[in-house]
Amino acid sequence: MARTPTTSDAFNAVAEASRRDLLDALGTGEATVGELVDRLGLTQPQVSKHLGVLRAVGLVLVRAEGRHRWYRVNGPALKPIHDWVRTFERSWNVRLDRLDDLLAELQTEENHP
Amino acid sequence: MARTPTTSDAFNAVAEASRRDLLDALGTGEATVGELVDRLGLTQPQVSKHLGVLRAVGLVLVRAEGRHRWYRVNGPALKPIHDWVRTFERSWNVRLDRLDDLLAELQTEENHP
DNA sequence: TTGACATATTCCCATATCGGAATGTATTGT
DNA sequence: ACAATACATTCCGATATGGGAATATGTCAA
Repeated sequence: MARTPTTSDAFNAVAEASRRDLLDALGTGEATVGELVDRLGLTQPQVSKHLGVLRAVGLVLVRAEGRHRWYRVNGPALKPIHDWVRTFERSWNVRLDRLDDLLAELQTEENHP
Repeated sequence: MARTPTTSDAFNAVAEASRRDLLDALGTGEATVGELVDRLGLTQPQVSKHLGVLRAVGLVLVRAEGRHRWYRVNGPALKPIHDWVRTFERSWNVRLDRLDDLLAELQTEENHP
C-alpha cells in the first residue's frame, strides 16, 4: 500500500500547507478561484486542484454563479481534528493542568474527611 | 515535487491513522514498543517505523532502559495543530457563536444610544 | 560465549501525490 | 458567431510512502 490518499479525510487533506492557506484565505467569507489565485500567488490549476481535494472531504462548499464559483469553508468538517487534538490539550494548557491538580486535591480531601 | 514528507511537521505525521492510534495508546503514560504492538495489533516493524516518524517531528520522546525503549507523547508538539484548527471553532461551537451575536448586539446598542 | 529477547533498519514494490503545461468546458459580452 | 473570461481536467514525471519480509543491532541471562 501507499500513503493514505489526501481525499480520505480531513486530516490528510489538511496536511498540505497550501490547502491550509486556502482555508485561511477563505476565512469566514466567500471567494472565487481567481481571488484565491491573486491572494495566495498560486497558479489557477493549483488552486482548483487543492479546492477539489478540500471539497472531496467536505471542507469547502461551492456555489455557482455565472462563470464564477464562490467557495466557502465548511467549518464543522474540521471538528474531528479539533476533537482529537483536544484530548491532548492538558499537556500544554496550564489552566487545564491546574484544574487536574484541583480535582486531585478534592479527591484527597474526600479520602481524609 | 511530490507530497509533503510525513516527517516535515506534525500535520503530516498525524495524517496517518496508525500514528494517531499510537499517540492515543500512549495517552499520558509511557509504553514500550512491545506493549504498543500488543495493544494495537500491528507488527513490530510497523510500530517502530511509525514511532520513528513521530519522533522525527517531536511528537514522542524516548527513554532507553536496558533493551526496552519507553515512549511517551510530547503534547506541546500538537499545539500548532490545535492553534490552527481553533481559529475555525466558531463555525461549529454554538457558545462562541452566541458570543459573537452578543458582541454584535452591544455594538448596535452603542450606535443607538 | 551463546542464545533469547527487544527494537531498529533495510530492501522491495505498488501507489498516490504535487507541480507544470496544455487543454477542455461553460459562460459572458460584443 | 466569436473572442475573452473563469474555472476544471488531463497528461506527465519525480518522489516519498506504507506494508511485508528479512536482517541488523544491542542487551540480558545462563
